[in-house]
Amino acid sequence: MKNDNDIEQRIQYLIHCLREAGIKATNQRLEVFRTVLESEEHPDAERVYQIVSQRVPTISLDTVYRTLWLLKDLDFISTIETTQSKTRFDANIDTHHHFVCSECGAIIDFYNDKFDKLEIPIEIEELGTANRLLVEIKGICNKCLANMTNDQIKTKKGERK
Amino acid sequence: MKNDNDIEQRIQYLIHCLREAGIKATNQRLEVFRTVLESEEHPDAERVYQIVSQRVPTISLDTVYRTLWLLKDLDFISTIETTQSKTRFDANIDTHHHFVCSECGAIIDFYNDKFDKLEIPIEIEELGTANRLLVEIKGICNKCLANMTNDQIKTKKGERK
DNA sequence: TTTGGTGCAAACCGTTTGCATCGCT
DNA sequence: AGCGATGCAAACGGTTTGCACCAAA
Repeated sequence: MKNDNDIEQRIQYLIHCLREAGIKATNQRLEVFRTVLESEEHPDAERVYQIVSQRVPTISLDTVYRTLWLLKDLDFISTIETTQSKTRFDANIDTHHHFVCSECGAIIDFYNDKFDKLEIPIEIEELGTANRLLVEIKGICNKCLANMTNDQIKTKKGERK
Repeated sequence: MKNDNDIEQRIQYLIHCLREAGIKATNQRLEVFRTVLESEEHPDAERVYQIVSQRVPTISLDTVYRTLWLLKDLDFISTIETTQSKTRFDANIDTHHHFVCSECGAIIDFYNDKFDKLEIPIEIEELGTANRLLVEIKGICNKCLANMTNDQIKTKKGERK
């Protein structure tokens, strides 16, 4: 779904936009962006930090945070709503939808043409300016279903903020 | 949209379910549930605490937390995905959809018959068991739009986790 | 009466911030 | 060379937990 050319191209575009905005295109920033681009999960800051550290061992967690928010402000990545305390980031710019596990909080992207064609109702204008629509399906993911049958008498306690 | 009978009825049902499960129906628990039921916003724990305190002045914030999670485990309320650090709670059991402000994180319920009729695609079975579908529209709410034009040269910085 | 629930205060964990140093441009 | 970016460590804010007391069943 993602190929290296796409990724290099988007990194080049980031460098271009940063320079244009008078923001320095440091190695840390580019590697943080690359990590989110390459990630198939929806990584939180800690996870991004773990991965980037392998390439840039001296990077600090707070630089990762600062960079992620910078990328978000520049609309290169977005944040995902979660039921957990950790903020999760996403560089998937294709139209997609979410399957959300109410047990473990996993968010799995899925694609669906019918949902892609849904239009934003006019009534929304009363609330604000809309720019994106996505369908969210809540349920329990396969992994959690497996755990629940294993545990049998399960003390139901989900992940919390 | 909500009337007092509905609320009393749901509280009675809670008492019934608690007793059945061998959990004590304490005043604190009932008042926390009443507060979420009566709330038109999607209150966070702190907000629930503020309101409940007026009726039960000795209640503590951690009891509010414990009760909210208990009610969630019993499926009397649900938690809402947010981009902010605070967990927000919801007792709205009607089928509804969300308008989410990407600036301030506000979540506004809206109703739409067409969206209500959307069906869960079969492909979802590969991911897990689905039980609810909702449409999420992302945009910028009127309040934030107003602020943005006021501030003019705005140092774009949203609410963060 | 008994056992689970509550309130308190301290711990926890994800995230942010102040400051001195470092390295793009 | 200059100034924004970084790394460190300490602060912060929402949430959780251990413990002794209290009250619903």
